[in-house]
Amino acid sequence: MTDIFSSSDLPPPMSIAAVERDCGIPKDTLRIWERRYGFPAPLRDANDERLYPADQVARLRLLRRLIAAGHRPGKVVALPADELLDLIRGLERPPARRARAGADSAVIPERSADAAEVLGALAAHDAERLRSHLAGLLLREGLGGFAGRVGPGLIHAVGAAWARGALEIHQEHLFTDQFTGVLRNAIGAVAATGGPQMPPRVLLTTLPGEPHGLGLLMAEAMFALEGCACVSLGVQTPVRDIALAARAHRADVLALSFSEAIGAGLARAGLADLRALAPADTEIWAGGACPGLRDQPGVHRLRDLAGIAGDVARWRQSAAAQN
Amino acid sequence: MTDIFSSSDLPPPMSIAAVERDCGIPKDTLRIWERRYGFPAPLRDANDERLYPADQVARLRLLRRLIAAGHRPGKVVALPADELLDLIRGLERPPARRARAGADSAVIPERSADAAEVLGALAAHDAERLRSHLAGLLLREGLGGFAGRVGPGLIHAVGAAWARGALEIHQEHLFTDQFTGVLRNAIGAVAATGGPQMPPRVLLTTLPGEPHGLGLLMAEAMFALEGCACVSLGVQTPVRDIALAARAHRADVLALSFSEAIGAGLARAGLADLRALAPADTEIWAGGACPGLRDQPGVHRLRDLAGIAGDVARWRQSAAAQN
DNA sequence: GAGCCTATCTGTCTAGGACAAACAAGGATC
DNA sequence: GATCCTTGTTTGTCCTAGACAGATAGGCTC
Repeated sequence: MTDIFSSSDLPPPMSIAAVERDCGIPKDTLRIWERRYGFPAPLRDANDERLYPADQVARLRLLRRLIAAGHRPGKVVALPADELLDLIRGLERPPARRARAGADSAVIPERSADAAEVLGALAAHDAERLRSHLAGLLLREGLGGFAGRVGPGLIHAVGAAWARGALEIHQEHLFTDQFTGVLRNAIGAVAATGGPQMPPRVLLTTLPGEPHGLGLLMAEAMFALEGCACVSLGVQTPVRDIALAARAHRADVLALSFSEAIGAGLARAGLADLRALAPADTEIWAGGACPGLRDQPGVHRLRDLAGIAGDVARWRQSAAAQN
Repeated sequence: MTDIFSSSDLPPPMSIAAVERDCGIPKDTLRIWERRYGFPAPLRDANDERLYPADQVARLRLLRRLIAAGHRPGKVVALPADELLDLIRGLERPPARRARAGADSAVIPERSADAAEVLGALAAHDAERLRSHLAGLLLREGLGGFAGRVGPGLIHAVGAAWARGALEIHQEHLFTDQFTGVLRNAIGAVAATGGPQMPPRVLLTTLPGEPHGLGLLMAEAMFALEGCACVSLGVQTPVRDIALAARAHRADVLALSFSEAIGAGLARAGLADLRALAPADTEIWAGGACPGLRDQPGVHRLRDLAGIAGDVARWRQSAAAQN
């Protein structure tokens, strides 16, 4: 790839705060990696502050993905970029945190024909083609199939393509926007034509630090299809406000979405806080690709989006049994 | 207000990371406030780590509001809670950052009947009522009137209500989600039924640090109504990627949205960087309520959303003149 | 008033040290 | 061979304290 910035010389180095935002690696961690492993090795500006060149930032993004997939920082942080790429390529569960919960192997076909078409539209920067393909998929699969099965696969494929450098960030943004548009339209249609709404009342949101809204939207679609009364607060609601909202809306279920982006520690801590603050009779359902999302007391782990229908049915049975 | 958390005995003290998440105040800032102003004054756990009692966290939330409204930290951080409440109550622009740019007083009727209905629905936590009112407004005003005039007024009214403590954050989130849903539906309808798309090709996004997407969506609606070919990348696209995307999509216009949330410095620096990286023949149009958004070389300042039609017409005239 | 200039304010960066929680590996037991 | 416990290592987050650049306020002059 020839550098399109050759005219304006080079992509500008980033400050430590910018890298934290961009890669999701805390400042403290960046500094301690530098001290312990010798990478990253940022330049310094006139005021002795770190300046991370673009290639090191790219390497950090690879690292984040590897570590999220189970590699240990000490083993991989100092590795050169090409070895990291090899590891990424081999990322169909090489170390993968010794199989923990038994059934973790939801088969996601990363390279289906649909994914190829999506990636092709992105490569061509063709928003219209992307949109119409997504809309077509929605029609072909139905909202349940689209949000429950195809969507997660596409998101995974796009994320993987980005991680191996096949997509730029702006292409991922374009995908996210088009996907959001298609899904929101469909959800709007379900809400407009839907029959009477039934319990459980579901409140959807993500914790602070989790900016990814697609999972939330797909979950909303699944709940809406089951006839649940859904209220979504969008992303990044403070824990205290989630608890307040749960009371205000008399929510039966609090549905939280966790992408790979959020730190495992943040997720656990936030869930624990939330469980303490939310009404005891409100169930907390947590789902998503976040690797650190293990069983937590008082929190129901959603296996995958397609399983939401079953979870709702189970809730209704148990609610009926209590009355 | 009786403490809604009284049932669970007492709210547990929070770690510094939890406070950062909850209040949005960085850890560094919390420590330096403590050092400089004597507040907050957290307890310490067995390991000498800070533990913030719930009342101090509540006070920090008040502080955040006051500072966002223009108060200076040094003046208010050390103030006792009741004085903070007095200040909050008096928050109909008391200090309010001395009026700056001359033509800043776009008359926004903050308390129209529509705003009152929206605030009422939010107070009742009635998502359905909110949604149907917004949808009704859309029908009554048309998409142009909704996105260009009514929407900004509603957003302003909701923001003001939050600033004076009349709304919780989760209520603002609910508004944002419903508003987004209604608007996206309408944009989808325009795109589906719209005639042939004409220049300019418009690429919409926000800079990193600007998480607010409503302005972007309203702008997209206005451009779509003018028949422009729109591509939205959503929020927080890195500057370098905006420039890449501008080339990839052969954009004629780069439309950036700035809410009050983003720092004036960030906005200026980002715009300058972007102007340097983007193709010279791509115009940059910047709009929004950000106070620091002054005239900048090579950047066209959008006065308001309703004026976008005129801006597009002007662009087309000038483009036609060149051919 | 409008513009400029200086002093204060304020957030973010720097450094290295410490430690608890998470983890891997080895050893003992069933 | 599988499960459990113990030990040693890894790793992220918190700590202190100092420095400084950019923004703001207040006084000055025009």
